Amino acid sequence: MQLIDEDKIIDISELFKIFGDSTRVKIINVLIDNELCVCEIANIINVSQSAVSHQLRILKASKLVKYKKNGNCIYYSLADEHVEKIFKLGCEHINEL
Amino acid sequence: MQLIDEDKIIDISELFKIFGDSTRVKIINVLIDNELCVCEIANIINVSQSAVSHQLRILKASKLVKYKKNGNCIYYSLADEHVEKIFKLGCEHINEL
DNA sequence: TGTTTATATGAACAGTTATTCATATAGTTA
DNA sequence: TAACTATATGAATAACTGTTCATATAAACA
Repeated sequence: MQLIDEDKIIDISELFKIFGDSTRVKIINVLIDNELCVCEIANIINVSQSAVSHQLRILKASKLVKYKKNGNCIYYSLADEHVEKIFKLGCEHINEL
Repeated sequence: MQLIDEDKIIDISELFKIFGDSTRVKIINVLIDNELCVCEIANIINVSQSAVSHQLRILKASKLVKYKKNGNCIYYSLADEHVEKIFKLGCEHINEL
């Protein structure tokens, strides 16, 4: 039996906790193949600017999104392919239920 | 932009929410390639029988584990390969950070 | 039948979390 | 400079979650 150590288990659960909120999953969904600013995200997923910003901070802190400034706006995108991969695996699981 | 509909987003986040607790992740971890009863799980991961039972109920309800009765004991195992796949993808992501 | 063992469960509590609202910051443009 | 726009953030609140403790259930067996 290959037991993963406590610290790593906690990291893993923290990672999935990030994916465990529908607002964050919506944000991740719209950022697949897209680079969008905060207010675009807020409009598309129909969530308040403040709520989106709060959630982006969490996504940023866990390095699931990256961002770049351009003039007045801050454009967010997914940090790497892993994020999309995890999202899609979740989709698959749901679709097979 | 391929927007997944609200209901599915909620299902996906609910799925990941299950993986977002360290006790449940520990349970999933020990059930990879193993079929164990409640008290074995509790002993191995060092969590109270009650806490394990409560979490198994949640895992059962979301069809991530299955179980079978044998005499006095109830043996739990992972419901399908998807569960292990999601767990392992989480591991990978963590290991690459 | 009475005792032991394995599991489940309800209530209570403490801790966490997501949203809203108000406001701050900072860049842009008139 | 003043006004506007985009974003961030702190406080407050309401809702949710996981554990513990006590107890229930039910099977096994002496």
